[in-house]
Amino acid sequence: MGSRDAARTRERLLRAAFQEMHRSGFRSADLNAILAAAGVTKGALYYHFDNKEALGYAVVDEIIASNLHQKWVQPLRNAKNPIDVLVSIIQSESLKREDVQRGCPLLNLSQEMSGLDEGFRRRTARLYKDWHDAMAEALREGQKRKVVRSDINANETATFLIAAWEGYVVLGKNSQDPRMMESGQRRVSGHIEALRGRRGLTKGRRVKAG
Amino acid sequence: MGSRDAARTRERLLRAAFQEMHRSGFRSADLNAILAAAGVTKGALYYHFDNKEALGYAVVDEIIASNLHQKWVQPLRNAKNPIDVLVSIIQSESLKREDVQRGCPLLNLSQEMSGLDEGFRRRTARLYKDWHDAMAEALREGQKRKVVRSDINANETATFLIAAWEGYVVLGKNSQDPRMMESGQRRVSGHIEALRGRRGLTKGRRVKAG
DNA sequence: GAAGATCCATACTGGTTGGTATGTCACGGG
DNA sequence: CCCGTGACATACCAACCAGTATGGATCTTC
Repeated sequence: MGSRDAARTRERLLRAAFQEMHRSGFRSADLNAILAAAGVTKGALYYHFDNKEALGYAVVDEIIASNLHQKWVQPLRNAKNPIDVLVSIIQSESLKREDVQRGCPLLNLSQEMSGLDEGFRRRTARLYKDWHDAMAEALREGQKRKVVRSDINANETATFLIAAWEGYVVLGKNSQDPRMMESGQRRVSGHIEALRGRRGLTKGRRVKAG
Repeated sequence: MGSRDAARTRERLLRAAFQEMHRSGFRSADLNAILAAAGVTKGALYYHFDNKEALGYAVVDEIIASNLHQKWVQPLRNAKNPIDVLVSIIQSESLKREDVQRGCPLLNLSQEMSGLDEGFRRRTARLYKDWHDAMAEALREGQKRKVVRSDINANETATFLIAAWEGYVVLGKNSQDPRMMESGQRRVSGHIEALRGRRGLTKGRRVKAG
């Protein structure tokens, strides 16, 4: 067959495993379903990964980490105005029912496994730290450039924004109502807008509603 | 044996099931482990419940709902000042590592099952609604008595407070660091304090740093 | 006090599922 | 041309675990 490419097979396995884990969680993720979705068989899986756990770890380290960095970390790196970037990311979140229902992959895995498996906990905690650090560093840079208020603690603010947003994601997943996510977008965006410094207030001023 | 009391046996099963589900989640909750913890055998379980799903539903409807009402709904009912009550509840949250690591039972179950089982989703959504309604109603009552600012939307504020708090619970469970919960307590309490109305500002004014 | 009805224990089954053992085929070097 | 290794496919296994079948002890009711 055309599949003489080991790296490609491994990638297909990771993608399929991510999808299945995103739907059913890690423990309920069926290896046979992953194999069917990837279009390979068990031999391929256990050639590339030692066991199911190793496959799950690789999904966190490669797929989920990549998504997180692409969506949050990189846009925040060297952003001229972190507030605009953050609001833009929040507003770009999908409101489709299927996406709302699935929730956040990082949160799902962290919530399911962090109490049961230290390997998963460490990996998800690492990603949360990357997320937090990217936001906090961007806020600190914004403070230097006077586009972010100087009287806020960048670390605690970053943690708060992540907590609030993830909280809305949790409620949205449960309610399966896109309006919940809209409410979250407005609220969290409002809190982000309230972080603007002197220089940030001159241009794009937004009207925040309660 | 001395256990001729069916209601007591059922209660023991529910308690044990709650503990096991709180630790491992519903799908990974081992019935034999639940039976061992309850001190009964399979005959007792399947006499009181049709199947594992029915046991899980009963845990939500009785144990988790009871805990929620006891902790949030009842204290907020006819509270003279909802802000004091809310801050008190938040501050009373346990910071012990084992409790932080387990997280919120309602959130755990909702997160695990709401995408897979409509019965669980409806039940957890109902509890979130009870939680929300209790807070929103208390805030509205507080607005009438001028102890809560009149320029805030009670419904959206209640949703925000739940989202933010649950977000910190998620981060705390993942980090397993009590300081994360302390940060959440300070932040969320600060947001609640900021809701005080004219009459609420005269007495017990609190100094909380952000 | 006998006959159900309630309440629970014990032994067993069947399906699911992660993991393994073995076979096979392409390919690249010698 | 051969042979060894990489890269899989196929068939099978064993354990776990929800659910069942059945039996028996206790309590109620007439």
